[in-house]
Amino acid sequence: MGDEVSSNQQEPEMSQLKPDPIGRTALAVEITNRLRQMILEGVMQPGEKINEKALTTQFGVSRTPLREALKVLAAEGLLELIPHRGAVITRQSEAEIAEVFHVLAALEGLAGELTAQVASDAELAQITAMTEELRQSYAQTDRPRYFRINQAIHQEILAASGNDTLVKSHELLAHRVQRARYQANLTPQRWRAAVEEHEAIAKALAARDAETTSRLMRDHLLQKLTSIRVKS
Amino acid sequence: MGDEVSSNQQEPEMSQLKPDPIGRTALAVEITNRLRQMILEGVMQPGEKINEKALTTQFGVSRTPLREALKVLAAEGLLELIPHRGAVITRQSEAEIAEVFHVLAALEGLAGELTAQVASDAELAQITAMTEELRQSYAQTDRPRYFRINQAIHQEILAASGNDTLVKSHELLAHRVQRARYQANLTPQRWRAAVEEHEAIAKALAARDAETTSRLMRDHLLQKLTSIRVKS
DNA sequence: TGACATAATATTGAATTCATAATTCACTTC
DNA sequence: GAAGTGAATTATGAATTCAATATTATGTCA
Repeated sequence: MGDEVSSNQQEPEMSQLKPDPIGRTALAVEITNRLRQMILEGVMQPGEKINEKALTTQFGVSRTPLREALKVLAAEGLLELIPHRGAVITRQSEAEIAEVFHVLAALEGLAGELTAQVASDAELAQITAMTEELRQSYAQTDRPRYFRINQAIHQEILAASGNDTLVKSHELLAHRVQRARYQANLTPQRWRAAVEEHEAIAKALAARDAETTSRLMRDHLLQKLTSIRVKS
Repeated sequence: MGDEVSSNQQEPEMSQLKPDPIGRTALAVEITNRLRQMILEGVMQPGEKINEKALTTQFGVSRTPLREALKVLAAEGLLELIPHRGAVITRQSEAEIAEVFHVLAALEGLAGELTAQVASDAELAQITAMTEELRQSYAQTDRPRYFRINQAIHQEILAASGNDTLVKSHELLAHRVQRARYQANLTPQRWRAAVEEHEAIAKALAARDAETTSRLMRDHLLQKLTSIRVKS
């Protein structure tokens, strides 16, 4: 029964990257993405209760796809679904944020290790170039650009690891602390240290020193956590 | 607007552990769990297409909660949703399984590290006791019991880490390879080695040697991967 | 005046219905 | 006889409807 499904679906190299050829995205996933974005951008505050009806009118859809989206976001940990009482944006305690950062540190540590081992020379060169950009944006005190490049570097290292599961797992958790991440106060000392850490990472990567890269990335993340902690 | 919602909701210590007192579980989550179990137990084979109508009659529910369940399982990575063409059980290639194991190894490594640092003496004693049980089940060639205890030990170490985010992240990924894990052929050599690895882990934990525990758990997982690879 | 009980309202949970896209099958044509 | 086209069928996507639970409002009694 499942056989014919198996047989007519070959996977030579890169088979299905585009399951949806043109313009037809399901409403539910569209809503999921928009809602996620709204939560991450802080449009909807933690602890806030979600009113389904209000959102349906805002999005111009029915409750059915909206509720499907809520289920997905709850599975991602962005919402908490309470039976018969609706969904609330998960409020993150300091402790929970710390938990997430510890896991992220482990994941990025793995990413560093793998990337040092398997990334192409071109990818490593790209990371080095981006790190130089990072240094520039720091020198120019261009915080938005710094944030952008910083995030891009992390993503690049993740992607270069060649482990898509790792990328996805990281992404899921990174979402959860994105708000906190933006709010992190970047003191001059911390900013400078972060840049130096990035340069050390790029150097270790260029040398393909998996062990060191792993440790540096791990520590880099944990440092980021402490910089968040000291806020307020 | 979100303020009054925030203010009237205090979180002293353990506030809401039971959002649902008795007997009233939402249909959608019920279906999600049952479907997940079916997939993990191999009742539904990878690559198999899911027929919504058939499942609704089987479960005796309407399509609405079923579809919500499908969305959740897709978010967990157990299903793949193709627009207008339904859901198929994700087929896992060797490469994907390897990816998951690498991430699991990193997560369990972190768990070992944290547990060695923060677990109570009672928890560590419990792990040691369970490890002795594991040795017994090995000596008696009691595979089902071995599997059960093995899984329990891993869960216990995860739980003792005190990092719930880590537990949940691990759980999510562990689900994905549970099928492969059961199918792993436990050769006599591998079985013996696994028991010894577990004993080494218990020993390192008892000594509260975070560094060693972390490394051992990580390697233990990677060994498990190789034992799966050599099958067939 | 304040606390409790009860009714009214609003919101969520789930089933049904409608719309649209994909699959299947028969028929035509080469 | 095989391939391709078009209609019929089936399955999925989404809106609507119905039911059950929770929240709010109102009124009564102490």
